[in-house]
Amino acid sequence: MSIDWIPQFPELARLTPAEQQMLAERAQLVALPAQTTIFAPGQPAQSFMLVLEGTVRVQQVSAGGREIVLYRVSDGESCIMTTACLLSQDSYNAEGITETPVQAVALPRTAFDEIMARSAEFRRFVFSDYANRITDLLHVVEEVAFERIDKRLAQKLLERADAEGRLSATHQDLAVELGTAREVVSRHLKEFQRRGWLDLTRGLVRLSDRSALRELAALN
Amino acid sequence: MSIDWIPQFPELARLTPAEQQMLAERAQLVALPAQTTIFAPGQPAQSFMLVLEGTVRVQQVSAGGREIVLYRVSDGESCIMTTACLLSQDSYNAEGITETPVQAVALPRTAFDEIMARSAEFRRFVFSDYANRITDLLHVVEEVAFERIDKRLAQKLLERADAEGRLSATHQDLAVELGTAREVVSRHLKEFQRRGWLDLTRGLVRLSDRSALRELAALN
DNA sequence: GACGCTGCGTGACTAAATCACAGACCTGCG
DNA sequence: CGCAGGTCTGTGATTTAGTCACGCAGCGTC
Repeated sequence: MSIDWIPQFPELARLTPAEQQMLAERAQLVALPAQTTIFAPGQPAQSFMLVLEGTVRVQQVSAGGREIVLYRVSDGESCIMTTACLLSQDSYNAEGITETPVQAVALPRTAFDEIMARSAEFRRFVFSDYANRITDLLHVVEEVAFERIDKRLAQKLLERADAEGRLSATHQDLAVELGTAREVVSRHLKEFQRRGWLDLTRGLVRLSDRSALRELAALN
Repeated sequence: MSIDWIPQFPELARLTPAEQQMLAERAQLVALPAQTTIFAPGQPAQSFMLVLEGTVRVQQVSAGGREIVLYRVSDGESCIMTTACLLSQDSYNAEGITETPVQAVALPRTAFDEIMARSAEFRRFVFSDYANRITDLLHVVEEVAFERIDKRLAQKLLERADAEGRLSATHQDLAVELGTAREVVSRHLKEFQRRGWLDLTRGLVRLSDRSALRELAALN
């Protein structure tokens, strides 16, 4: 009954047939609707998750109610944050939310331990995922600590716009992406519009001069 | 000839005698002077490092030359950043510098792989270290993105002062701790001094009212 | 004591965050 | 339809942070 999801992960396709079979047997297929909280402070998940389809947004919430997006997990990636949650001494305050309907496989802790023991290839897979997440976090630190927000906003707009240059997001949504305040985003967007770089309507941004944005995004 | 360092790591003391022996045989003892760069962008380290004594400061450098301290690795901890470096797709820009003379053991990649395969206990050790580093990074993101710098400065002063409330660091050093500019630190320190919370001399801060600082540090 | 290096002080300015609103748009409902 | 109550956006005023451009002070060396 279970679909053959292993080929979606090139690293896992290199496992021995026996190891692949073991994974296939022990993993549980799960389907989650959009806007589901997968993990949150105080609500630990007990299994190792691999995303087959859809994206999960991982963000942090501050005491003062402000938020910042840390990274996204999408097709073919694993979400090590859930497993890391369990092991950390100090508690933490990141949460994972599905942005789209998500198809994933959950590997129970025991099966995870077993395959980690058996397969060097699987260990490489897990470690490289940790490494990538750490890189993502370093990137966030760098952006937040050192970069101007007009530049960061331009980058985000380019990154998240679809092929037609359209992006449906409120100013508040964009503020969360950057970890800043809504008013700040509003003012910069308005300035971009004044320069003829984009058009604004309630909940929607239409980029009209991508190259100008690219120039700003690449500045410094 | 090699000293028996394993007992310094409670998690490793729980390994089987055979595993401990294997670790003891394969690990290389290394002594590093203070202010040595252990890893840096473009200069990857090939082994897994365990710190026996001393501290390593891990910081990030921006394109614009500004810096921020991410976390410190001290006695009994491992420095997974070095191993993570190798595995990450995108390059990164963190560097590790010894703050004091450091005694460490380096476990070559092959030995690391081997013990990871053999010991569930060792895997727990490594993973919990990853988890703690991720927590550290999340903490940095939270601080930088959401907290006022007077508050953060007060925290840092309390955290890094010795028992007598003395702290030898230049304003620039403190600015790097917080990822901000030197002038900002200077002005806040001066204000703290005006309030009678501390005394300033070239390269040295003497806290005189720790409880006032604690109050500010705990605010909000 | 002169020189030079590093650390610190400061004013002027720009950028960002916060606060406090007002108005605009949108949906549902009497 | 009209209007009530959301959500989303615009804006001014103020505070806080970061940048730029200096000058000067402390300290070691010759």
